[in-house]
This record gives sequence, structure tokens and C-alpha cells, in this order.
Amino acid sequence: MNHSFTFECQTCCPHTKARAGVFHTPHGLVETPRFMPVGTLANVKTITPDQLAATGAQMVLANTYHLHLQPGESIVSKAGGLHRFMNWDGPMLTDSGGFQVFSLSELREINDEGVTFRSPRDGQLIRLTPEKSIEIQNALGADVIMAFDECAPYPATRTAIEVALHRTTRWLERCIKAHQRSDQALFGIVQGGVYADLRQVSARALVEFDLPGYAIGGVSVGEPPELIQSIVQATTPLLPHHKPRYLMGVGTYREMAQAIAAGIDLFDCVIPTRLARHANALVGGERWNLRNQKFREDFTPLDETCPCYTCQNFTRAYLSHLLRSRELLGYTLLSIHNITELVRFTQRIRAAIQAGTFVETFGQWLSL
RNA sequence: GGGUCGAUGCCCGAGUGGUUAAUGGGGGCGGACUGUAAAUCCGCUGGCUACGCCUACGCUGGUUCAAAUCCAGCUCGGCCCA
Repeated sequence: MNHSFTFECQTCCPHTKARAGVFHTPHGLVETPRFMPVGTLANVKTITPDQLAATGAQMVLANTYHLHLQPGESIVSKAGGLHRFMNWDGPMLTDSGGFQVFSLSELREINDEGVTFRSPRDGQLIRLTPEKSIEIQNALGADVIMAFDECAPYPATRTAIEVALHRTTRWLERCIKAHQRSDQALFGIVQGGVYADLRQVSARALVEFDLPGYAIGGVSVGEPPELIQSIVQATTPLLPHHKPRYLMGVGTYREMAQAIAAGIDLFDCVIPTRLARHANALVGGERWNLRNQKFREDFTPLDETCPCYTCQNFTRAYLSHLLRSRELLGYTLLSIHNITELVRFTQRIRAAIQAGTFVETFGQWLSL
């Protein structure tokens, strides 16, 4: 594999599988564990790259499916790639579009060859195959690209999950063949639903391909949160220790803390930005609806322990006003805070792991 | 002064004789959101000594078994003519 992508574990927690490491990419390093914000294109929809960098986000996820629809990968490519196009010079990752097969389920048709979507934008049919996904991701130019997988819904029959799992493995082989750029790391995605044995089948099959990193997919698709923990515990130990492990789509304090304890290094989630656009602030592991009456005359900072621009400069009352008025600045300020909040959470965990205090400091999140 | 159109719940605005506490929006009060079809979606929103009652469609009368809805007068507002 390419030398651009190396992962080094710096400190291992003596009591859990948690680890603090560094993942190197052509656009810089990612200190792990780390939370990555998600953005379709313009970072996280309402904030600038400078603002994003100030949250402590080191890596950003962008989306193959949506970029393919708009503006199209050829334009991104002509612009000099995703980093140049959106002016984010840090590490980036593109999702493969596999998740959209799940989340846009009414609009899809899946077979071994690939997936056919009806674009919600203009109704046109779009064909996505492993080869096509990789071709698009090669054109987009993120540092990490994801294998095109089939994400089974929850609930789903064991049979349906097995079909998705094996198809995902076969598709991975095609993704690897299609992949043209050594400056992009291709990660495989473990499927297997809520069945530990299927997860293990999937993980073992993927590991054979000796990829630069691995992800656990097919979680946070509606299952009870406790199941995420058992899936992660069953799967993570089978993924190579000397490579980054990424839990896709997660999310919350508890889920991240537990996953880190199981050895996960990377997360992404739409929660901080979507909640921000829905006026919810993440504070101390809780969600507050800032449009609630009680914030109208609350002239204190959103979170006085938070160093972010929003908390350092504005009051809850002002944020509440902006959000009630649907002022764009409200979404921006709250997105800044919420991303900062989740990034900080993983940063604090990282620091605790390095200090040897992970279990005592974050133990409250580790038990169910 | 004459004519004409209008006056509906916090706001805007449907309804033009009977399942009407009264369609829709907005606002208000809550809720949901986990690899973003999501700055979205979903509830509730006259009062009460509540499985029932009361008060409500400018005001006052009238017609009718029954009126926000029809008639008369009045008050206020828009437009037109003097």
C-alpha cells in the first residue's frame, strides 16, 4: 500500500482497546480518535473552511452521490479536485454512495451489478456500480475513498443481511480493481447487520484484501443504540490494529466512547450540523432546543466551558433569537459549536488515553 | 354628502343557512433527528368547576327549527363620485 497512508498507535489504554494514534494522509495528519463532520459539498453546509478548521476538525467527509448529481465530478476535477474546489486543504474522505442506497430506499433498485437510483433532484435515473463509485471518487480526489457497499436496513432478515454482506465483499473486489489512484486510500466496509457472526464473516473477508483502513458500516440505521455497541465489540478486534478503523455514522457521546473503548479511531455523523439547522445545541452530552421559551432571556454563553467562537462571543438568548428568526447566522454559529463539541469530546478522550485516565474519566459513558 | 366593497379566533385569511370551536398559512408552545432527498418533519394551540358546559365570526335588533352565513339600522375601514 501507499506510503502516504500510515497509521501509528501512540498510546494504548491498558484497561480497554482504546488507543490514541495518528493517521497520515497526503493532506496532513488526523489525530485519533477523531470525529469528522459531514458535508455534502460546502463543508457542513453553513460554515466556511476557516470556521471548520477552528472547530478542530482535521478530516471532513464529502459525499459521492450528491457531488455526482451536483455539480458533477468532472467539474470538481476541472477545479483541481475537491480540496481545491472547496478550499479545504486538510484530509478529506468521500463516502461511496452506498449509504444513499439505503437512505433513498424508495428510489432504488439493487442487483449484483449495481444500483439504480432515481435522482430526487430532477427524477433522472442514475446508475451506480462499484466501478462507477470509484471512478467518481477518483475524480473527486479525496484522501480516503470508501468501497461501494450495500447497507442493509434495520430491521432486515438474516438472509437479506447475508446477501448484502457477500455482495459488499464481491463489490469490494471490483472497487479495488477499478481504483486508479495510489494517492487515495481505499477503505473497505464491514457489513453484517446486528449478527455478530455475520459481522465476523464480513470482517475476515475484507481483511484479506489488505486495505489501508477499514470501516464498520450498516450501523445507526435505526437500530437500538445498544446494538451498535455489540456490533462494534464483535467486529473491531478483527480489524488490523495497525490500520485506522472507522465507525460510520456515529454520533453520540455514549456510542463514541464505547466504540473508542473497543478500538475505533474515526467517526463521522451528521448530527452536529443537522441538529444545528434544527436549532438543537449539543451541550454536555445533552440536546437543547434553543428555540425553547426558556432561552429567550438567557444571557449566558451557550456552554461556558467551550472555547468555540460561538460560545466565546454570543449568548443563548441571541442564538435563540437568530434560530427563531431563521437567520442564517444562527445555523452557522450553532454548527460551529456543535462540531466543536463533538470534536472536543474525542480530543478529550484522546488526551485521557494518553494520560492513562480514559476509564476513570469517561467511565460514565462506557456502561449501558 | 352619495355610491360601493369590506369587518372571522394572537396575526393574515377561507367559509356565504345545518356533522362549525369554525379550512389554510403565520406566530406561539413542545417533540423528533446517528456513513445528510433533512435550515426538515410531527404534534398541540378559545375558556372552564372538562365523557359535559360556556363564550366566539364589528355592534344592535330581526327572519328561521337552525345564522359567521339572510334582512335592517348603526360603528369603523378601503375605493369611486361629488
